[in-house]
Amino acid sequence: MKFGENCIPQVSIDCVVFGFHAHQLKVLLLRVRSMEYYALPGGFVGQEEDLDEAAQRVLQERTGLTELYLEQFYTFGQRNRGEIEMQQKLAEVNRLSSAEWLQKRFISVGYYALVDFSLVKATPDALSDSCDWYDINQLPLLMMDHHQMIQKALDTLRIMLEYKPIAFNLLPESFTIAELQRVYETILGKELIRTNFQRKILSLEILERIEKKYTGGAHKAPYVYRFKSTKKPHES
Amino acid sequence: MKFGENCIPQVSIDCVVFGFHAHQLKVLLLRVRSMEYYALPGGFVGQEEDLDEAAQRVLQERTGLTELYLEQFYTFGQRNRGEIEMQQKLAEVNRLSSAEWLQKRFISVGYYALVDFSLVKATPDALSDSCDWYDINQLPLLMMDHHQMIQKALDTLRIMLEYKPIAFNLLPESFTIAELQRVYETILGKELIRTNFQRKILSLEILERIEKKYTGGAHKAPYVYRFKSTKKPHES
DNA sequence: CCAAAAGTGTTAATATTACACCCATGA
DNA sequence: TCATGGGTGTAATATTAACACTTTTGG
Repeated sequence: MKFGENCIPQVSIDCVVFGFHAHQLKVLLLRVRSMEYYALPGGFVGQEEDLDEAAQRVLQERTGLTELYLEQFYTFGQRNRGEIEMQQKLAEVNRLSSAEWLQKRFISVGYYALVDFSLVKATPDALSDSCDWYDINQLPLLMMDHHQMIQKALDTLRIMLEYKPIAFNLLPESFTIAELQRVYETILGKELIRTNFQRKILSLEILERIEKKYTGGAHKAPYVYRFKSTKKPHES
Repeated sequence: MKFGENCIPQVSIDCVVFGFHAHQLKVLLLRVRSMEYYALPGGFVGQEEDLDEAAQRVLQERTGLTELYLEQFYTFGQRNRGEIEMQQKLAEVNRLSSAEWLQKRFISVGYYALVDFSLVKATPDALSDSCDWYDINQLPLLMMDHHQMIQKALDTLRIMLEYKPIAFNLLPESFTIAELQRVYETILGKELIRTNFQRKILSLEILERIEKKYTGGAHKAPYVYRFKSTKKPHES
């Protein structure tokens, strides 16, 4: 999807991509070329494209992943969203001074994604010179309302985590219970009691134990689990 | 906001307005002139208008109310949303055959509102010849995905009701606990035990008892309460 | 005084929290 | 055999559900 080409004017999507690494919750950010701001991965919506498809496509371009947990969380439409500088930059880079709709205010539909950090091939888009992970607690200066978007996405994620066990999506195909617990602790921002966590997770009966065990440890190897369903619990 | 005049193309808002009357949960629907479909109150977003403001404005036009509980719940953007007939109707009624953006697919931001049924002056818009309440369990045939919108709004409302006590907004300024309980029972679709409900609601300490009591009853009059905060708990 | 409204008390069932403790196992 | 992973048991506490019963009060 090229900018301005056959897509819905004044509508964009922005994606908060969550990853987990080194005991930290991270988000994927782009550094907009020759600007001091960072930005969320985003894009536009084709005339013949579902909103969800557009988000999926953008994330495929930024991460290389086709299957990922993706959920719409809010639509941002404040009048002052424009911050002209950015729009001008966009128009400039695309040499589309004629595309006047790029100068206008945008309504942005926010999605959040949960991905396996280790599988992501972070790839900058045409406007950016880097695409990297940042600790959610140490975010750089973000453009427009992207900081607010991340906050809202995180709030939503915390609430959702109590409804359904979606945290698996942040881990590789197979993982140990201890790793899963660390994910929960990081997202919820509090320590959990190991034995109770184990009981609760296993009682959900959504995990199955895999044969191969963790290797390399000096002592007993932990069991390795994977999510029972063959496909990711997308829109389940 | 006139159609096509200085507003964001291909973006609309639709509002699910909930009201409570005669022990039933109701939604406000418009009957589109000379069509067999009913529709949710909706409208477009001005270039200089917040999304929230647009929803507020639309609801003010349809209900006469300026202060109401309003919450965004989802944005609908499926590729097949267009259903050409409706767009054509819109264009025709507005005699805007030149406004080609009206023929295109729309992204619609969904809001739900909780209002005091008795205060609403239901007013049809330019495209409709009626604006009325319908029992949520006996909805007429709705255009496009509006039925799905109502369902999603209701799902969201049920979840939100467990988080914060927003049900007051469906009642008049003052009300009895029994009335409030009926609202909860209707929304949640199950009976509640009176004494426990009373305890729980009063323990939240968000209600204050008013002097004047219910009149007309043959026996003891129930106490009348109102929400403690002076203004509605909008975005609290 | 009657009947509806409001509120208190109490019990059982269930869920949550926090630990102590035991079994399994691989180098 | 020992340090770590994995799991069971259980007591203390909190929450919820259900219902009996008392008090209030307008006519």
